[in-house]
Amino acid sequence: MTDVRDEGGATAAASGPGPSGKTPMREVLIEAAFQLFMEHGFERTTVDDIVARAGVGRRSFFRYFPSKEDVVFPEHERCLTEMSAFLAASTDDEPLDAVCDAARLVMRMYAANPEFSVQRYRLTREVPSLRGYELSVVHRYERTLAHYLRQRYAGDPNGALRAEVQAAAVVAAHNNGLRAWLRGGGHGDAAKPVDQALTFVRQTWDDAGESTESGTAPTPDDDVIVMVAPRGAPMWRVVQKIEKTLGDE
Amino acid sequence: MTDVRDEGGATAAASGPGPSGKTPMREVLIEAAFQLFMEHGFERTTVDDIVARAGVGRRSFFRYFPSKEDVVFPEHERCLTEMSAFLAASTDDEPLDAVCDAARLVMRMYAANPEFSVQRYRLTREVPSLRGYELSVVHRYERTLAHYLRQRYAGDPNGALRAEVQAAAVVAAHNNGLRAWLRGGGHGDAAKPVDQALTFVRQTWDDAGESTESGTAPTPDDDVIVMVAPRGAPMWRVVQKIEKTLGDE
DNA sequence: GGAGCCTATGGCACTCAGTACCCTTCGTAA
DNA sequence: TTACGAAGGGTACTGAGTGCCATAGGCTCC
Repeated sequence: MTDVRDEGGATAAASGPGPSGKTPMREVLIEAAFQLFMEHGFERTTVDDIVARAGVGRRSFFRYFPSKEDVVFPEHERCLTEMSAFLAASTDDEPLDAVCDAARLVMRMYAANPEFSVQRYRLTREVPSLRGYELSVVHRYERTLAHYLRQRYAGDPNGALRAEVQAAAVVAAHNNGLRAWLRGGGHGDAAKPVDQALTFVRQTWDDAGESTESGTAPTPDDDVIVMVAPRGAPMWRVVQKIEKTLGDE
Repeated sequence: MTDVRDEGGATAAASGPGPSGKTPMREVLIEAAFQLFMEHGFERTTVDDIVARAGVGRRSFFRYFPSKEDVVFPEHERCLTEMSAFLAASTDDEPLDAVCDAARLVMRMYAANPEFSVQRYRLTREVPSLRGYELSVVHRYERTLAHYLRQRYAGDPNGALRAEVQAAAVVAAHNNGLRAWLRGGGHGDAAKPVDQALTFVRQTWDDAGESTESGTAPTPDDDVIVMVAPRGAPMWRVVQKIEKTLGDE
């Protein structure tokens, strides 16, 4: 039962002990909780165990974390706020680019603390209640992205639907890239797989017809394009070529 | 405290009292629970209240439902099984069509009991723990679709990623259509908004380049196509025209 | 027809998360 | 010095979920 207060080296998060020297109770609790979760697992660790190790009162735990699950995801609340702010300030021409960049904020939060992120990843995979919690967090990110897209697509027929689908696609792609990085133990650059995955999404809608509606510049109606391509060429090459032709003029 | 056992008219689900005449306890519990949820709300109804109204022992509740939330989603387990079976038996050429059809199974389950579905929808919107439960159910559908797609795309570079993104897109679209129907009070045909939403997803990947990889039949390399289109035409029209040209021969 | 058995149900006691309420302490401003 | 507000502690309670055992009803096998 080592009292963990005022110890350094918190696995937990960025904000360590301030210049005052005293570690804030929030950090103390996160540190104690993760020690115990690693030793005995999430479910076999009670809140009483955590506060005992942290050397604080039980009631204090629930002052800092509304539930036992919250202590595992200490930075998501801040990250959600950042994402909202980022999108509100976004001046990106292409809505999809803006939400891809917004998704990268989450990736960077994970990448800022690889060891912590990987520990949490492993924990989350095997504890149902943590999975559930994570789903709700992911859902809030998705709602934030969808809300932004809905505003940007306001007026479009199917705008709300496109917003939902693109938000879901971006989140799925981001998570796919992020999980690849986490499965690999958090070594290397998290941005790489995530960028790759997001590029895939971008290309999907670049290639798709509707991108012309808000993407490439409109061209006069009475004009025509003539396109010649090898018959075996995959459709995306054909589209690429058309788009290039249009862009060149 | 009316005992609800052996009463008819369960709002709940399909399988009413069998030929034996005795309503199965599962149905009795669902009926009692929904009565109370409608009267006092989900959170202010305890499991003790439910079993009291159902006239059964408290322990029996947890034999039929692993948690209080489960009683609100009594048919999802069966529907998930059906979805897996459907996909396993699917012989669809186009993987995306198969998962769209699989998603429609869920819509039909909702549509089979409009009143019950709308009640649940309203309940779920305002109770956080039910929201969380619903997210986990939706996630399981998404995993099922993604699993199928991953197998179908095995070997493709980016196959796993495409599977994730498409599964997420299909689920988002399906839910968008379904929610529109639920918001409208469950009147009219649920299939209509869902089909419309799923068509949107289909078109996204029809228009996108990659559909050629597994979609249209390959054509000889040394041949060419010549395509003429009005310049102002949206890209998906252009692609549609190309595909039509290819298909005609 | 009774012994053995299996399944469905009830009852009880327990753990643990989360909450309401109230108390103490300490630093600070008036 | 007093007043006050923020931070933390303590206690008792509610309610979900679990483990264990007892009971009842129906079944088969002898």
